[in-house]
Amino acid sequence: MTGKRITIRDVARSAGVSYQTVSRALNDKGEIDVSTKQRVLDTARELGYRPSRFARGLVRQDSTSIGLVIPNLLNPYFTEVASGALDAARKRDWHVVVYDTADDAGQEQSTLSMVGSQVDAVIGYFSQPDAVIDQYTSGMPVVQIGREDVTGRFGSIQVDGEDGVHAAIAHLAAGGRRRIGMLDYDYDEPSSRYQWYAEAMRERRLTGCVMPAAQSIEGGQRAMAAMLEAHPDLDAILTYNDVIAIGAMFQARLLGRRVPADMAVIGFDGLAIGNMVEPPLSSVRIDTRQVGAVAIDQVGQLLAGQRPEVAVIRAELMLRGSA
Amino acid sequence: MTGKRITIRDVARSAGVSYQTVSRALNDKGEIDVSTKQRVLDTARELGYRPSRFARGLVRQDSTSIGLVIPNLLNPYFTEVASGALDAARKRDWHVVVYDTADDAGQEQSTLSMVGSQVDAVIGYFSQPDAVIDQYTSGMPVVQIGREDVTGRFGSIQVDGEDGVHAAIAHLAAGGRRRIGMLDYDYDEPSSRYQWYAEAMRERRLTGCVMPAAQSIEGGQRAMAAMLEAHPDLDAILTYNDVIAIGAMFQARLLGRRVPADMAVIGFDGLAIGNMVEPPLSSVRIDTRQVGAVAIDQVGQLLAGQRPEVAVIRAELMLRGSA
DNA sequence: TTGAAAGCGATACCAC
DNA sequence: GTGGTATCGCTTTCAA
Repeated sequence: MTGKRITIRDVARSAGVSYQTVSRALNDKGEIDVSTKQRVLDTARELGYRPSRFARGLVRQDSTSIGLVIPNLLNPYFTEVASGALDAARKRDWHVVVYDTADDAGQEQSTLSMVGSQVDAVIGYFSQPDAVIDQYTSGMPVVQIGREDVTGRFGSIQVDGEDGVHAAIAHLAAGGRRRIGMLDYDYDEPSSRYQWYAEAMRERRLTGCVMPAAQSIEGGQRAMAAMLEAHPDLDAILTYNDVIAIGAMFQARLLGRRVPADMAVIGFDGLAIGNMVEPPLSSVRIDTRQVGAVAIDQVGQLLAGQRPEVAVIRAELMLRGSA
Repeated sequence: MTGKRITIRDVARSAGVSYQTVSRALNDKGEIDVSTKQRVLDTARELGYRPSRFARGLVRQDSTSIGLVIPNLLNPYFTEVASGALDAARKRDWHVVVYDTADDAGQEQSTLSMVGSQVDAVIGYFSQPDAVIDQYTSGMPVVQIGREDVTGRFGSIQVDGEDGVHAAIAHLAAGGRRRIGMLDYDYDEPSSRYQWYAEAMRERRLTGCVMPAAQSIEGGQRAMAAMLEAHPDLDAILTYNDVIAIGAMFQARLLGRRVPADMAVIGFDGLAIGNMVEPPLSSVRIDTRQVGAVAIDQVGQLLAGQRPEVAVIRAELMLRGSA
């Protein structure tokens, strides 16, 4: 691709020394004549020599790198998680190779197929069945985040928002909200976030209503529009995540609702961007950077030969201004 | 670290074949008996065998990976650039190793020192002097983004917002704004974005005023508060970037200004989050994902042996609602 | 179909 | 100080 590779031997030949000497010069070992070293370094530079990271890695058995597979880096939730993971990885001197699958199953597959040969372990949000993932990553440590059904093969990080959602509903009810809806995600089955909502509503003998939403601002807008069309008396809304909530809030205001006076909005995730909107978004908050950090920890354990386990991160109600 | 490594020979011994046969089985080559293959695959799995990516990479001289060094992944500007880079890299089947230096010079140095042995080229936002970067990356292709003074050693991507800023000032002036200020960044020297602003103001014989701001929402808030304290008659503000603008807009409203009626706000970058705030943020827009894509292109050229060049991305005024 | 042997590019432990 | 040699783990001819 980039022409013929310049090896350590080329440098040696050109500098008139053996290639072991070149290695010494390059790695700043002691036992070498200063002038020889300089000469070698100079010729190496002239020739544009660059050591092969593979050859080097082969002999020095250190250096760990982790693949981080994310559906969409532009979604701030994933960015926050990634940020936490990068931070935790740095502390261990690990390298993180990031892949954005653009919410696309095909790209997820192709990523899976190429990631295996590049990294020592994988962390990711996957939509493929476990069997498929296992097939592509055979033997390699894998940590899945946010997947709700867990097999024993992979490390796993779950979010437990049950108490947080109950607290959210309690808060809304205490504020006199009568008609509390939910914008869930738009997959085949209802999310566990919806389950928590449904149960909390049931406990309080409230009737809810739900609408699926694509996970984007626009998705939230559309879903909110549909929701208000179906239920004009809605006075509070809980959403699958903050991105949807922001869209929903925006749409509610477009349709003449004041937030929070006419319409209370509570998201899920507790992202930093929730502070940028007006009013600041209340949310069931996940410690997103912690999620990334715990994922790295789990990888560390798997790499050390321990068996996969499930970590649970609790999410808690955080009130800002929208409810 | 993780105990003794299981090699291809271990698998071979255990399966009662030569190690070349194991290789065949693993790589799905044709010339092998189906039952043998299955047996090998099974024992490999049992033993928990995982091929060494280094040994494999050494032999198959393909696979390129790029280091992407970013000051702060939580800043949406960098996220957008990263997203563009990841996308472009995927099209070439390149791997991207991402490093977040947390706006910290020390972390930038340590990143620089570890990145060299892991990747084939580097893209990044650096604050270190070119000489330092050169030292750590000797010989390796490097593309710098956004650095304003350019040496010949590195590829470079510049943003040209001159016309965009002039258009912004023109727009504000046409709207009857009299007192147009700027919130610049808070480094030693004024940014070129400020220069463009100053020149545009001069051309129109308008007197401006400037205030430094830290690159965060809070930084924008503080700077806007200080600015309004010093110049209560301000009726428009241009900012170094969108993040600052969002903070500034928020603060302006806290201090009783209506946006855009009393105070027009124009940011710089044109980030997607500008659409989430109320009113949507007008901005001098950079095609951020394009920046990432062009960086990858430049790396491609450097890797192919071409000499470094400077790419210029033009930024243009994009009106949304805040001005 | 399978096994033997030759590298890939670099490091490390020896002698010299 | 410097060079020889083994070695890292794997893929790929080339014989058998």
